[in-house]
Amino acid sequence: MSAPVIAPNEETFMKYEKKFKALADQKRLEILHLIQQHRSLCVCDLAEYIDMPQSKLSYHLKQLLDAGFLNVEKKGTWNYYSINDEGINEVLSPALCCLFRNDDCCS
Amino acid sequence: MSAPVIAPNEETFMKYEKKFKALADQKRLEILHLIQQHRSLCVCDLAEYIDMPQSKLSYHLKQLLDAGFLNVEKKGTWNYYSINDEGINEVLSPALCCLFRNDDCCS
DNA sequence: TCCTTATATCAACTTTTTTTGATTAATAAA
DNA sequence: TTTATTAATCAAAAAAAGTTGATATAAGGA
Repeated sequence: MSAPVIAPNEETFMKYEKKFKALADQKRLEILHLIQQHRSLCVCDLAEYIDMPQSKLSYHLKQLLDAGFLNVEKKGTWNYYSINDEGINEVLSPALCCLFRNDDCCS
Repeated sequence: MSAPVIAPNEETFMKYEKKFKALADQKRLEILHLIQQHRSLCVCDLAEYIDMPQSKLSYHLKQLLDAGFLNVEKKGTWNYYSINDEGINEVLSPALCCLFRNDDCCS
């Protein structure tokens, strides 16, 4: 039940640097929240909610995906992105998780 | 007892962008952990633990301070930095908090 | 007072990240 | 097939962040 202790070594700090970099952008936080709100969105759907060229959107989605905060599922020509709850919970406070995950952990 | 719900607006996302930017650097995470380990450190003490010119150290400390993750207390010519536990807890998961705060929340 | 120490800040430079527009690849539909 | 749609990727340009060495300020001690 107790969380594993995290070793304070270079590898750990590098890992979290990458994760925090992915979160360190207003638009990416907005994208994360939009995806959470809709459970799952493809790039073209996202483009309707957030005013941004497609290549830029893909770039930001890749940052979030590579950092472990998103899942992606290919369906035909569409790529559907959804929240990786584990990835979010590993890093963010419970209060912040509520902004970005679906579970009924929050009211 | 229940945490306040965070409004998913531009102001919120901007606020957290700044906080995550401050965390998005391996050296700054290391600095944060070093300060936690020693409870309180001045710049010159920190410079002994982490190989970095003083101006660079001051720059990184300022990022962490401005983002609300550190406190500073002036004593004579020394500036002592310590962890701002509230600031840390607001953002980070309990597991990650353990890397950066003093309280006996972690084993 | 003068000298030393601690640390913040500045301007120039370097590096990293982001943006842009175009291209490519893959799928699906006509 | 051909055409249209979705979305990743690329290279060049722009913007942002980090680094450096020097300077400035403030406090303490000789």
